[in-house]
Amino acid sequence: MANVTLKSLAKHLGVSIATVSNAFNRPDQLSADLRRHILKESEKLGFTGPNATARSLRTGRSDMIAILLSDTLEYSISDPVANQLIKGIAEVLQQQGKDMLLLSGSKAVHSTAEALPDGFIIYGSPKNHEQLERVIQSGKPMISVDCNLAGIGSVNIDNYRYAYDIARYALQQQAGKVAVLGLRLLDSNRVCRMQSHELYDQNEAISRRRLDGYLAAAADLNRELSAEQIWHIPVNNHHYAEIAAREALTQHPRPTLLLCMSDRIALGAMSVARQLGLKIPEDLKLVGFDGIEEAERAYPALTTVAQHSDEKGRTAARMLLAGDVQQDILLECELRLRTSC
Amino acid sequence: MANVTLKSLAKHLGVSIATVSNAFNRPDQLSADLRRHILKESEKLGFTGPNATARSLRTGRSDMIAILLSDTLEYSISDPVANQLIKGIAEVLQQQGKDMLLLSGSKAVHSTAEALPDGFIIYGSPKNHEQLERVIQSGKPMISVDCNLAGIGSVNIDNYRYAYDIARYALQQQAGKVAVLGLRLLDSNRVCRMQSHELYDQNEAISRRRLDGYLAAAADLNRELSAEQIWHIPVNNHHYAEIAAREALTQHPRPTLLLCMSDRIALGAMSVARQLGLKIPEDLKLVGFDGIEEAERAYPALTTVAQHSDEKGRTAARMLLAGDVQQDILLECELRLRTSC
DNA sequence: ACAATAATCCTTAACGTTTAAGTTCAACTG
DNA sequence: CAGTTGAACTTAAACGTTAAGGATTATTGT
Repeated sequence: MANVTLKSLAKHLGVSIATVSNAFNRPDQLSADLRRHILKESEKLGFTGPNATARSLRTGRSDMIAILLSDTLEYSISDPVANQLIKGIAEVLQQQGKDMLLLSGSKAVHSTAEALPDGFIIYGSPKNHEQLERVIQSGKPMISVDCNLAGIGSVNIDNYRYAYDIARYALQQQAGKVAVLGLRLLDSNRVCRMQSHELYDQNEAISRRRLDGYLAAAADLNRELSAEQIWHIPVNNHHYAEIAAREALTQHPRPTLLLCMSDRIALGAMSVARQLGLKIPEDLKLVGFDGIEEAERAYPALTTVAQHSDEKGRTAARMLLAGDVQQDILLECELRLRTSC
Repeated sequence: MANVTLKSLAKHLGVSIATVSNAFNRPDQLSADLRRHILKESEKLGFTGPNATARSLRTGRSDMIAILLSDTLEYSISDPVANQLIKGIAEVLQQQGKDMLLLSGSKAVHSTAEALPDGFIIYGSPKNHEQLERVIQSGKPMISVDCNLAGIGSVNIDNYRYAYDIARYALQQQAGKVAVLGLRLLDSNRVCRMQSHELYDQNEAISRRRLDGYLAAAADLNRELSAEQIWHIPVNNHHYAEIAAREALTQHPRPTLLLCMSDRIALGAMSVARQLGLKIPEDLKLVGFDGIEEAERAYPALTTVAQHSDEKGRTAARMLLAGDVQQDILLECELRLRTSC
């Protein structure tokens, strides 16, 4: 009941604290007999092992790796892409006996959760600069995923290239008006259309690159893609996707091709299209981005770019654990051509 | 660069360690002037605040709450129900300035992650008894969700009652053969049919109660529901759901009603039904359980029991933080009658 | 002017470990 | 048999904090 410690155990057994400690950590430092005895006795007293906090203070290690999520935890874990990434990281960590800590952008200053980990994986572009600053200050090893921070190794994909590829493919499949359903292009927390091409360059780098890819493909094929056909969607979920899709698809003339910056957005748009009685891919073609599972199961199945988020996670975790934290890695993606386009 | 500590700061500033500590924690213990000076200087040196590990060791608090997940972390975070629960918990914790720690059933013994939290929320029936044992041993406050552990407060729903209700409703809507797509009724990690009604009683309590509800409803309405029409699905995902659904729906005669123990299973079954050319709800009716978002968006929309997992999470978190850890709470659910049945 | 009070800062002892550096003593070496 | 080795254990000093209680001044009331 009362907290058992190495000290209380040592007194109870009539040996030194160090010996009890060694019984747990360094079997070679004491006789097998004594060790057995100590372990048996501590089990009897309900001692679950040396206090981890004290150990961590003393050794400077915690065997924990934190994932610093740019969005709130609630959002991150429900987003399929982040989810997949976490999955990949968890795999590697588990395998190597490390614990994983999910950190969302909290304001806490002396947070234990922030101080404890032996290393960090930074996902996305954290809004909470203060926190990121603190973490960087800590000098602990870290890898960033889906963002670039000066001096920090990273795992990314070539967003520009694959956005270009899928847009080019889509534009070749379908003539007519084109609209872009873009993710977090502006600062607004409401769905809205862009006013001019200059506006978007201060925000989220990934979306910017994807948009640049779309625009380049359109330009190369001499297709018009004006600013007012680009929608800004503040959150990657069905709700906002549907609002934007409804706006886009109720125009006259109606777009016949939707370039969607995420699969979730595309799926939301598909649902709206169905409500409007549009046939996919006859009346409307659309492409997504990410390659989430749902996209494959959707009806019709969604043409998209598969970025292997789990592999991203595994790669980042492996690099971090190997101490290989200077490289910038670009992972390959694949076009998944399916019936939606 | 080099680690700044209260001690090094104190030396540098020519004051005592305690005073620096107080500058951070107890503004009333020193003059405002000195405090300002200390804070400014520590900022200059890149000191992010007192070391959280040491603080935690000294105070015995960490301001962290852990969720002990019965499944692997990878699985839990991708399961919509667990996801929703975590979301609810995260909301409350964030609001109260606590950090959240996600713990999956790991084997580690001296795990920092396990030792640190000030309290635990136990989700599901953890398979790793050793770990659960350790956590309970710790004597820290805890609440269980979706399971019952002797002497530990809990948040649950009445699985039997709502399974009965939805089954009764469904059976009244549809005559003909009935099949159950059940979740984790047996120990097998493969999809299989049950052999007899006795077999299922050693496993997962929740599924057992839901099944009992189905069976009671069938009995009350004089409908046959034999053991071999009950499928065991080892994991709550589309893959296994489809395997089971395919088996069930390719029988002669074919079932006309599917009682599915989760929405995911139901959605998987719907996808198989579509592949088989069955019309829902004309040829086949089905109901789910859980009330996940996807169920509402599905086509046709899924009739199901909405259990408010986020509310479950919020309730559990609030109880834990309030120190109210002895009650057993039963939350209400709602039948969501939609077009799938 | 003098004790009492208040404000401000310091000393010291934990918190529960780990680990380098002893100490003891039995066993081995040549 | 002196000298060396090695196994088995102990001592003691950290790790970086917090918090109770002291010490030193400045402020107040009478």
